[in-house]
Amino acid sequence: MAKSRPTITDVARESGVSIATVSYVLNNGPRKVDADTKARVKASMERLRYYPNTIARALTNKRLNAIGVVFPHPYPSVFTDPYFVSLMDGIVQEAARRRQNVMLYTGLDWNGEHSLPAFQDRRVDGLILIAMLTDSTIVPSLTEAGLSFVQINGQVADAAVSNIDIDNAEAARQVVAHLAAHGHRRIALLGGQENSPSTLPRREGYLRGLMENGLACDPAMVLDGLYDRAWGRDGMARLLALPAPPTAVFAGGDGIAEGIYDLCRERGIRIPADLSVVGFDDTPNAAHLHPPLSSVRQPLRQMGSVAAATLLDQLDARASALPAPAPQIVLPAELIVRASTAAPRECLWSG
Amino acid sequence: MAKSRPTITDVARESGVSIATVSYVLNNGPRKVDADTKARVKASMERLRYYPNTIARALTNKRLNAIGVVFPHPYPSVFTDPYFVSLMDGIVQEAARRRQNVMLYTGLDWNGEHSLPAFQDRRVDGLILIAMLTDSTIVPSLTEAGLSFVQINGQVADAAVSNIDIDNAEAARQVVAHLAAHGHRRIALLGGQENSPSTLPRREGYLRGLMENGLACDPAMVLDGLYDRAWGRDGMARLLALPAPPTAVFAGGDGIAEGIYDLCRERGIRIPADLSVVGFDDTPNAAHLHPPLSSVRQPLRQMGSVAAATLLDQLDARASALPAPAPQIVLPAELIVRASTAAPRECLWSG
DNA sequence: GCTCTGTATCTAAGCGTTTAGACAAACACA
DNA sequence: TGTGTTTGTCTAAACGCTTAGATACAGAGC
Repeated sequence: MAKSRPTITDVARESGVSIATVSYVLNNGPRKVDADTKARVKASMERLRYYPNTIARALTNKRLNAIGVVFPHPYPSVFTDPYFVSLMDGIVQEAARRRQNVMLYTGLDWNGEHSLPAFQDRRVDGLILIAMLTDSTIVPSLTEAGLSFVQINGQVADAAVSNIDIDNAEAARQVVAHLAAHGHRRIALLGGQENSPSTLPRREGYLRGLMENGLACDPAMVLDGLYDRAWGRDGMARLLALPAPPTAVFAGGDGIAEGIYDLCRERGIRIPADLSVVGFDDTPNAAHLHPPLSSVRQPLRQMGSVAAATLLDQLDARASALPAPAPQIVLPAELIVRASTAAPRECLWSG
Repeated sequence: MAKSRPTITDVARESGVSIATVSYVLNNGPRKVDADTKARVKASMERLRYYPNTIARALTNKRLNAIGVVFPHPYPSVFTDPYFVSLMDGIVQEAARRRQNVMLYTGLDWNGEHSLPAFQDRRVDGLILIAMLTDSTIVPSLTEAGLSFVQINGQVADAAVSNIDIDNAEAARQVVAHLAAHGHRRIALLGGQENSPSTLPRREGYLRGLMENGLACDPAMVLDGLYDRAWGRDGMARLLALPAPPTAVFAGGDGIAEGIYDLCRERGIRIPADLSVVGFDDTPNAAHLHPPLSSVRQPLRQMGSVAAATLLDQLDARASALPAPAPQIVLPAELIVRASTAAPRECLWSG
């Protein structure tokens, strides 16, 4: 049987000092330790291959140096969705830079829902909530439980809660403006889940864009589904079945846009000659589609790292009892215009 | 300031029993508690919104119910690579099923290398090592430190260490056999990093495949690079510059295959008419390429969940001092034939 | 009525740390 | 020489929980 790992007591015995002194060496304080003693203790630690037990430390410290990431509950394939994955990339990078560990809380939870107990376990110092669904009650629960957290792409229901996001509505408005500038007058919207926090603002921006460009909104051209490829395909089929199909489609996500591409290829519809398409997120694949997809670029990695930084700053502030600010951060999004948008055919005729 | 969370002592006071009794209620044992008392204690816990502190529990328990996942160090974008992400999916799913948390240890480590101390922190019960590079020294370090772990796609240097993998060599051999059966005689291999654990076996399988089909190996047709799209493009360009370019290319990863597609499109080379391409991994995008890519499917999610299950079984066995088996698990891979492979042009001429 | 057994509960030690308070030795100052 | 200060170290309590051993009490057997 593996003999158990050395503790601070072993180090103390080995170097002939008290455990307090070892602790001071370990933490570089709060008391000074004689240089000779310090060297001796460090040598003992080395010799015994001593590593402090984080868990025991945390018990008195109240700080674990770990943050948790919470994904929306029921959600298909959080991990294979570039949106989440890019955010994770940013979070993990910033966390590593600040020597914090990252723990995952997926929606796949134990009792079939986001169980608060799982977050109450005090295993992490704070949480990052990613795109919680609008019908989730997690935010008030966590607030009431006194847990520290920040949101990414959350509902800004509570001003005391930090949120990191882009201006979804404004980005959507720009997409419509871009298409309208090309002469499109029948612009459809294929959105994602209704309870996903970005769906509604994007639709609002879309409507504002239509209005600003003097275009009427045809309700049959505004469809909600899921943020995935299959819905893009199905939704597009529905749009094509319309008496007067759109000349341009704004997809609420790049996955949806890919589904649109799939159907167009099947039906022999040429992009952008017959149909203009704009996506949202600018996932890595967008530039590699044929034709390359115009898409709204969210600075996802940056959003992830900003979220982590904000949370950690808040934790630090809390520890030092400073008044913690809860910034609402809106990062700039940008419409990347590629080759999937052009003037509509009928516009060329009329021009 | 947020008043601190209730502890077991608060519950004990509230319900007029000792903390021991509360603990017995909490754990359903090891001692029996009177039904009435139990109800009273549970009511108190409810009323106070008491949740046990996992950290404090772990201090005596020696079990944290958390496992760590270690990614290869220096590695570009672990999170945007479908390979890792699919594995994670499986790991997280199995972990959630068994009520274990998952902690991430990325290569992005504090002192610029995989620092052993980070794993020594006793924050997790065991580790899953994913595709550690062949020149990594982490396995012996962890073994010496007495930490429990299993590998995915690892080097099988130590028979006492569990490893979950497919038979990379055999899969590669089948790819070559498939291409040879179509009549290809000049089959190139575009592999990934040399120090990635799957690169060498795949090359060996490729060579065996050539040999079994009576084909000579042209060293100029065997190139190593990175498992990414850019290398696929560059490597393909190198192959095309050869006096007698290949009629088929076996890409060591789907990302590489996508790069090959990119270059072929640029140069007007038709797949599969002018060039057959086979990938490896069968990432979600493979089926959506044009033409759909033939690729070796690894059961990645299954590999992830099997790895998690194996690790957790080992931890259980260790806890109960049973002799822990360290199985070497080889899961079946399968060549998914789609539309990117056909007979070579010259073969049609000769036929 | 007395001992014996079993059940429900309590007391207290321990898990590996941190840190406030006590203390001894060395030093500065009058 | 005695007093005050500084420096380095130690003792011991605390963090929130688990669990072995002690204890109190009820019912059973005689």
